[in-house]
Amino acid sequence: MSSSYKDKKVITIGVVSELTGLSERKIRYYEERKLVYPERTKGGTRKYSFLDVERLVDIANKMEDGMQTFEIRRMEQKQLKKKEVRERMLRGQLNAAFKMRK
Amino acid sequence: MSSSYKDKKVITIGVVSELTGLSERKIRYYEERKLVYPERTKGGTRKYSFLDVERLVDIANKMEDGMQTFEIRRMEQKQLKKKEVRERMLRGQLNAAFKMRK
DNA sequence: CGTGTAAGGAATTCTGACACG
DNA sequence: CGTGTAAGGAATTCTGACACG
Repeated sequence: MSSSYKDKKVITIGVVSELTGLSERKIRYYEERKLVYPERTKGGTRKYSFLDVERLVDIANKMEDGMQTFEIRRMEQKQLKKKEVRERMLRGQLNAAFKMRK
Repeated sequence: MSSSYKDKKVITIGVVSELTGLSERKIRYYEERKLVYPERTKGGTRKYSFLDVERLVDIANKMEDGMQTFEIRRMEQKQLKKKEVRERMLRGQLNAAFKMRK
């Protein structure tokens, strides 16, 4: 569906650090806390996508607001759930409309 | 104008090699022949963009067709020139149309 | 000309741990 | 809990050169 360059995991942690302004320590820590999921090269080097970079910036903002990592994780899960519900409803309505037409 | 993730120089040569299937040797050589222009980290490590990756695949195809590096370079310059001419003409027409309206 | 390779060194990244708060 | 740092090692990248054709 939406797959694009934005989702390709190709950026090493050093560049991500530059792009986000976050220390490599923080970036690795947010992975430990299940907030980002980089891929790895055969050798074990982390690779991030631009989407990950965006997410990290977002995480950094929430951390600045005093939010804790587990809260951020929980919040994202909630939003994901909301999104799912919305999509399910939308699909339901579309189905209903489709039935009425035939 | 068009700036996007596609133009950001963030990919190291190892990943570019995987993405394109080209050896690192070839990728460095095409730079030597002025066909691609990666940026560098402070330390000197090359960084490529997705656009560079596309360009490299294109170069690889032309090499397979027996074209030489200098021919590829020349060809790209010609196409660039063509494009400039086209844009200049377009701008000229727009200008003319604009004048007529007032 | 285009590309592989071995060579030696430097830059980058990794993990686990200690520290502080 | 979140993050800095020194430590030792491994993976990645760099350059200049020789080789072959």
